[in-house]
Amino acid sequence: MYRIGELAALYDIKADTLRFYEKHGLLSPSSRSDSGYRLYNQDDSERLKFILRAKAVGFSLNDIADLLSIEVDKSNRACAEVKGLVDTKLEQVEAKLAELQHFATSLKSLSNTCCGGPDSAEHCSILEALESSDQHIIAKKEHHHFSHSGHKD
Amino acid sequence: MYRIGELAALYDIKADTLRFYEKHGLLSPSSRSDSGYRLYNQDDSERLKFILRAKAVGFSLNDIADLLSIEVDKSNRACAEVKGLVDTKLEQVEAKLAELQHFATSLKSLSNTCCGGPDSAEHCSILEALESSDQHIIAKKEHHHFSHSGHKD
DNA sequence: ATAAACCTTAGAGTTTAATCCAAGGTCAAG
DNA sequence: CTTGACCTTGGATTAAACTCTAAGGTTTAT
Ligand SMILES: [Zn+2]
Ligand SMILES: [Zn+2]
Ligand SMILES: [Zn+2]
Ligand SMILES: [Zn+2]
Repeated sequence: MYRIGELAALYDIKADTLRFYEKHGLLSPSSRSDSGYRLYNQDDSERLKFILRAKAVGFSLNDIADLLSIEVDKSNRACAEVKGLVDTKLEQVEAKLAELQHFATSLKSLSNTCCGGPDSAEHCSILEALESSDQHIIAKKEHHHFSHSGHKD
Repeated sequence: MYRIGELAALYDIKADTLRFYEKHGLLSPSSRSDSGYRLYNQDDSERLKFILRAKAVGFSLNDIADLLSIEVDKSNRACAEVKGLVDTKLEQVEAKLAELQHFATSLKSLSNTCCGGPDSAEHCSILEALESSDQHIIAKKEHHHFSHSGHKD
């Protein structure tokens, strides 16, 4: 049996987090002491491990609640359900990944065109790109510091 | 001069969003009508364009406030400041990207080992991986459905 | 003149995952 | 028996970027 602080220490999380998980239906201690302290047993600990692993692969706490509801009733649930959750999450992650990759590409191209010097930003290529009316702002890389690259002097 | 709904329509955003940007100091209409309606001029419109472009490359509204404060005082600000903001953001984006890539890899490997069939999840490889005590859960791909791949029947 | 569409405000709600706080009860050591 | 570490509760706060609501005033078209 672990008290809340002990279990938290075991997994390097805060006691608050455990109370939070409890409030959100992810993990309840299997018993309480006479004075009301939470007491977690080995099964609770395993369940926490499950939660933390699921978090580590990108599931939200809501997703994890779904996973746990299957986990505790495995024999009446199908592989398809589990795989569905994983695949849905994978799609979400890949969508976000695509967005961030686009950001990274744009930011790199913005960064590349700017001299980064200590002088006036009056004709900074980054600001120009953000101001400009045309659409190439992002994916296309212009120079500008090719034409004022000496403004450092 | 545009009223709030007109400007919003022009950029395919909600009037609410414009009020939100105003409340957060990003964009205020240059005037008001007699009856208190917001009136945006061409400069306001350009500033909004700037904001939306910055958003499109991954900047948060807070970042954008910083960018705008440089933009309006360009001649007294340095390229270095602008590039600094871009590079900082790029680092953040790349950190997030790495995390999501890790998620994607793990999710793919989980998905690959699971048959996704309609039968009992009692020995679903995904659940097993999340339960298991060993560390390979994520990056390494085990099979399990190789050994129970027939459970569909 | 009256309805529809649009505008005003302040403030609450959404999502995610905690983290922090205050006021108080409990437990082990000295 | 008192100190300090730990526990209890409910509720507030954080960050991000909106989105929505309520209760009411304005504009436009018929
Ligand atoms: Zn420069
Ligand atoms: Zn520059
Ligand atoms: Zn299966
Ligand atoms: Zn499976």
